[in-house]
Amino acid sequence: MGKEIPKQYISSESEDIIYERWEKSGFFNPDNIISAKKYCNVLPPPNANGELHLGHASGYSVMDIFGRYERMSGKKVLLLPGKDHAGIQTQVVFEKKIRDERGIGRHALGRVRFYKESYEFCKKSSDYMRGQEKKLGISADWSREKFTLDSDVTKVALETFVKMYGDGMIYRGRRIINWCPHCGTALSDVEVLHKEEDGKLYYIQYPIKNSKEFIVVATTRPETMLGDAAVAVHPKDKNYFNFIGKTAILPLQEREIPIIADRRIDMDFGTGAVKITPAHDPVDWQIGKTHKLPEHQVINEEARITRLGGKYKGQNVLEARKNILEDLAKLGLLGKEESVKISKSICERCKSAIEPLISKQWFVKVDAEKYSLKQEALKAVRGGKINFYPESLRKIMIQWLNNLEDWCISRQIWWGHRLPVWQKLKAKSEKLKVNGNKKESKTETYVGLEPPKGEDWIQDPDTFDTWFSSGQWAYSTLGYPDQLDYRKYYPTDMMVMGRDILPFWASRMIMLSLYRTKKIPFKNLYFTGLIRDKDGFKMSKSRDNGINPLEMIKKFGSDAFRLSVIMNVSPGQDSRLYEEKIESFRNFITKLWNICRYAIQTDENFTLFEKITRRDLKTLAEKWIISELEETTKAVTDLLKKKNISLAQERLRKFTWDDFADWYIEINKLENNPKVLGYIVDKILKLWHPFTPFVTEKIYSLAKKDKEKLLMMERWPRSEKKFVSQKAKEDFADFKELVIKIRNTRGNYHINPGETIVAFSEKSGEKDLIERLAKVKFLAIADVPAKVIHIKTRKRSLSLDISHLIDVKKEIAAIEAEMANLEKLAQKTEAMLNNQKFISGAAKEVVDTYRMKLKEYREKIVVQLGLLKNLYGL
RNA sequence: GGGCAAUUAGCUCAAUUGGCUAGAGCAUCUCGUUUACACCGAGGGGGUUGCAGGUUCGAGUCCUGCAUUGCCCACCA
Repeated sequence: MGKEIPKQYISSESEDIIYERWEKSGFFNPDNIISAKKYCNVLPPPNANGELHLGHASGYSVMDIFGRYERMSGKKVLLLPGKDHAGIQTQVVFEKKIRDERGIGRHALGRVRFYKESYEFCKKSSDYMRGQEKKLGISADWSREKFTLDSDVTKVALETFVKMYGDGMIYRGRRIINWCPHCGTALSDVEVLHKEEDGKLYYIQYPIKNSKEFIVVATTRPETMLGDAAVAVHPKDKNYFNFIGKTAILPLQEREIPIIADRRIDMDFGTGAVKITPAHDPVDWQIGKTHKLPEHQVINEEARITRLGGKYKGQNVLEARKNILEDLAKLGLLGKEESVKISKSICERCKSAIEPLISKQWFVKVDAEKYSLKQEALKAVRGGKINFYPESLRKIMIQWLNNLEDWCISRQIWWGHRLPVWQKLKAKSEKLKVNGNKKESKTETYVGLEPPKGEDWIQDPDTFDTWFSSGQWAYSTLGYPDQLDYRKYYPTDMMVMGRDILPFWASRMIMLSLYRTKKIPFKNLYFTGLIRDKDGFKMSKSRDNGINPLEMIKKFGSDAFRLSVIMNVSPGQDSRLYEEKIESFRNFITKLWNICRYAIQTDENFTLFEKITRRDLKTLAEKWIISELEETTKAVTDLLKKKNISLAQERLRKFTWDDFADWYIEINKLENNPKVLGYIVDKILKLWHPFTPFVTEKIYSLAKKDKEKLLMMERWPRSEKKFVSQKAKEDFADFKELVIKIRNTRGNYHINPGETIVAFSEKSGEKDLIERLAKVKFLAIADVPAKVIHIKTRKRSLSLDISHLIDVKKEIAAIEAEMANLEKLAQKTEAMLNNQKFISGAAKEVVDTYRMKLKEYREKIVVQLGLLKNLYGL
């Protein structure tokens, strides 16, 4: 009996200690690994002041599995962690915090102070987040951790802007954008959510100039009519054919507006005539551009009516809507009201209604003359230089890139990278120089990393869209363009992200990386799906169905949790998670623990063996289990290379539990072979380590003589082909079949598993094993009673002395049923083999397996026939 | 409206890309506390792979149509 080891692995007592050992070893830092080969994965940065959620957890698990596998394969592995400043979200959160605690808004603090305090707030929260990330066991190099607002990361982002400006890819333009009146900033389309709501469609009559006729338009936002620039109809719409080219009088404003024809109008909606408000609707803006309509801004940044709105000035949009409807009714111009579903745009962060406004913003031209971000990215994605997991998402990205429009990158918030743009009014003398070009702007613009010299320069107050900087994350964190890390680790090998941010992030990284570094940023792009609850619902606060990863780790252990988010999960596919599932993986961890506990405790001198020789394999069981082990090693390695985590793990689990624990260990109790045991334990600990790092490291420390050695740094096992034996496999399968048949017979006759049956060996090796595994006792062949039941396989046979229990009819029926089944299979297979098309069409190996199969069916039929004869004799 | 994905045992999912009798876990039923493990072991039941066609020697896998569900994009005056 070896040393005492507890029956169960207590994860909570070990994990922190093990993590500390890993960190102290210094091997999370690739500088301490000597190798010519490298592997790099820049981790997507979570929000610095967020909580770790399941999305992070599943992504990190994937990244760490590959990272640990590559490290064990002998590469310098860099998993580079970071934190994101999360622009708008953090500003909203922090401003709420100071308002709650100090009763002041950000303006009271001032821009500089607000930025500084937000920074400190984020840094403090980062520590908390980092602690949570470590609980997952992620083997990242924390000494290299980056924050999106770090000076070096910032510098790269600003440089990109300056370079783009120089290349004519940046312009400042008046465009219609999504404006959040509450956050006070422009939002990109992806920051806007759409919500179905009940609304009203109002029919309003617009009088025609010099006529008694009206044209009736339908609108859900009557207040925008103050800014109407036209009424539009479809050119083919017969109802309005005569109206085109006429002039309507805009009610309330008494302004003359043209009636125009445009194909973008849907004849079947409302009246078929539409009021056009270029300043307050994206589609109207487009139509306005085509027809060169004026843009009357009647709603301001606070969602109130402007001076142009006349008597409604200062009212918010809802007040104005009410008053306008009343006034229209008084004039008799308001027609029917219709209830409709409208899709309302709301701010992703604060949920307030979005106002489409025309605003001066900075844009990136995605298809500029000098360099097309879009075309270059499309080339790279189509070209197959990036592996997609799953492959199907490549198409989606291509489609998204194709539809890409110019990218609004300015945000009117304080928390972020401020644009490196300064402006000042031109001096009079300079104005003269422009030779009367009236279009020339009155202001002078300077774009550069350092503030310009001279006076009166004012820096643009806007900050960058977060994606502009995080789109550069893959190289800005590595010290582009001249740092050692950049030269060594770029392009990176792997990028893992949630499928939901595929278009926004991955494509931006590809575009910006190609532009600046001329290289694709990563070779493999792996997507995780969404983790849902047991009933398939999204986890959300409002539904209160969320699972907190840290609670689960505390309860079931980090390893079990990790398995639960990656097992049976394919890339890009949603999966479901619930406690029972995590529990079942915890049970597996206990199993693994006890397998090793058995090995270590059985033998006082237990040692791990990295190598064995053929001479160490004496019995059939040993030859078989080692053969399986080597095949499993190869399969797991191949599957990991193909980035198929789920199948790799399934294969490993099958070997560990079904083959090793259920069969070999039971046999080992009779034929102990310390060398074989030590070899298998050594190998499975290594194979399991990327999947379940904590428990395997813990066991390794118990099993290994040299306590200082880390499993994390051991070499990934090779598959020893010379131990793979088809013969051992077949022979052991036959042995297993015999044991299972005896067990089945017991089951059929309700003989307790504990009760020993007397048996007589006819043709069978491994007698002692059969005695143990099937709970039988062999007696000398001379004592065979007249009535016995025979158990036969192709190679083995024996008889059981349970004739007093035998129900001959039942037994015959069972055997006849099996024979019929075998007969059916044999006929089917034979028919295939007689089919000339099959013989010539199918691969040779396939044909061979069917030939073997047929032979096997026939042999089995003979065996059953023998049994039948015996039964008739009873 | 356009696109994508999914539909396999009661539930959650596999099936190595068209080839061995479609497999696991959970749940369920029977039996059992054999000194690694009851967080366990042995055994059983449970499937017309959503529906209808097609291609093929062979289809869960490929094609067409339909149905249901989910996601993304666009539109919603």
